[in-house]
Amino acid sequence: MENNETVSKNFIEREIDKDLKEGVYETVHTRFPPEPNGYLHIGHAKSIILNSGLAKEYGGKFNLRFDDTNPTKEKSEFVESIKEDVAWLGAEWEDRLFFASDYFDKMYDYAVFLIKKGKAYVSDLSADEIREYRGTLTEPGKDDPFRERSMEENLRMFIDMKEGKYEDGSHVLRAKIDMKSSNINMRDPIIYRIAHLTHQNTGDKWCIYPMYDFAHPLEDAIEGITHSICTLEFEDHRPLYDWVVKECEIEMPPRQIEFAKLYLNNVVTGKRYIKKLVEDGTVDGWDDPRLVSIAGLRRRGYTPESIRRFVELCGVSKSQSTAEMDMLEYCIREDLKPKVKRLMAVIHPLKLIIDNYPEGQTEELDAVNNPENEELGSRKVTFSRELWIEEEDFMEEPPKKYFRLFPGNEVRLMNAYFVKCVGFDKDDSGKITAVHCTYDPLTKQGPDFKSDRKVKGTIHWVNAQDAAKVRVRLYENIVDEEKGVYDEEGNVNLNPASLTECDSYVEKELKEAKAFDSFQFVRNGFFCTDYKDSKPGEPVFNRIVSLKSSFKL
RNA sequence: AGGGCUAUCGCCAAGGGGUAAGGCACAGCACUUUGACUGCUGUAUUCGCUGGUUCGAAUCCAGCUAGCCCUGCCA
Repeated sequence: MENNETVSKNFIEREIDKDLKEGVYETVHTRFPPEPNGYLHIGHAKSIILNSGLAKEYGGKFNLRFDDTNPTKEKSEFVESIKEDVAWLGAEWEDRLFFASDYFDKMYDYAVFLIKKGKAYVSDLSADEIREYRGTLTEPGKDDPFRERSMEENLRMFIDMKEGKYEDGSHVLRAKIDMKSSNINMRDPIIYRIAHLTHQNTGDKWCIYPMYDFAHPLEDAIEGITHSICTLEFEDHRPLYDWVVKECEIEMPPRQIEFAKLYLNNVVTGKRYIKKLVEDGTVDGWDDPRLVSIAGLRRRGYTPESIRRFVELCGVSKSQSTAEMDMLEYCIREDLKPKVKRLMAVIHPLKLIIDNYPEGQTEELDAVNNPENEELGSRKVTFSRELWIEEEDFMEEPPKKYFRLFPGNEVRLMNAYFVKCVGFDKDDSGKITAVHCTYDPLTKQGPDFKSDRKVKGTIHWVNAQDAAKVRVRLYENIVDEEKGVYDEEGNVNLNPASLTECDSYVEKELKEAKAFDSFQFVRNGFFCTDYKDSKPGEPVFNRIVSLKSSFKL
């Protein structure tokens, strides 16, 4: 039961095995390096779980590092949310929380080292000129006119850059590689730019900042990272990554390995698209449960375990792939199934009146909380003459194979009695307002209940008198299959998930539900109390995922 | 004058010369105090295409095709 799954290693694990075997590295040290410019989403979860998982698997270490080399985009407010999300997912960085900006001094020294080696030079070209000199995808670039400046002058000018003697954009430090390279990243990439800005971590200490391509390999090297795992779009940057560690003469150079990002079918995942939904008020915020941000998934009721399982199930490869929501939903169902109570809740209520049950009488019935998990114990449910049942559990004129309630039919009330439908009430508009039935006192349900009379249907209910009235939010992930999530221009076309709210009734004990409590509601799926809106006695439930239903009207 | 990467079932994904794992989804049957769950069964004569090498090719070679990424002083 446990071992029916793939045990084969993914390609990164195979590369690591090879490195270990060949003695390239003795340990495995990974990192998750987010830029603090937004909230984390399901795509980041893959990177977090992959990186921290690899470290754990190989008995190595995992670092959390904020890649804050560009003060124009980064805000400290994102640092806390990222830390929270990474921790929630179960990735342990222990005491290894770093900021790229903590290494600015060392990076500066490396830049000076490269200048002295004749491998970097200061250019006076403007941004536009640099672009022109760079050439295009099909034409080689031209050498920068300042490429052959003397080492002494380069050094003096770089120091002047650092001292703040130049204006933003007037000078840059470039690596001297090859302007004719077929790889544009190698055409003398800029490695330092001037920006007179206050940095969220270093304040006003610096007015020059290293570029990603220069900074990242050094950050990895400084932290002793062995395997720098990133996404596919950085493949073209690997030669530059390798150039930096080589020219900086790093003793034990880290190795970059790229994998494919995780996309979800029919779901808005892009950071800038989510940002737009947040800004135009389509959703409440970054933690809106309709979003696949980590915070949104958490608020919706997804567990860290389910997300980890999902990432495992998706696997790791280099082929661009989009997973289906079905798989994510399968994971949360599997995770919650054995560990939450299964209770009764009526989402769309319809009154059921038991004509032959004495008015004013009540009784307490036993109900097992989760038949698959005895530790969850049992509870008492109150039964009386008037109950709420699900609207869809009664039909005046049933189609074939419908075996719930309809005139003349008998069903089982879960944990209670058999009831037989004897009639129903309609209002002037023809809407059914109540269903009448009679119960059979001899059919009281219990573990030992036996009867020659079989009923095909079982329906759930809650006692009308003391049920807790709650707000239930139902999410449907399905957007428009035809149009998809994005239009031709790449704008968000539709809501990431549709949402409907309804007044529902749940068992009375759920009045006391606390934030993040999850339950399985019989036939209605898994629900989680929403921490933002729920108060004791006045809960709001988010439907995490619905159960599969094979009866369709 | 471009470069890099990818291509195995509807969706993920193993497999790296010996005759197509697994999961999700789907379908059928059985079971059932959730039409759920669970159990069983079924689902690629075929691995983007075309040639070649070989007793044997998804795996090796050649040539095509399609998709993704790259011309930020973003990461």
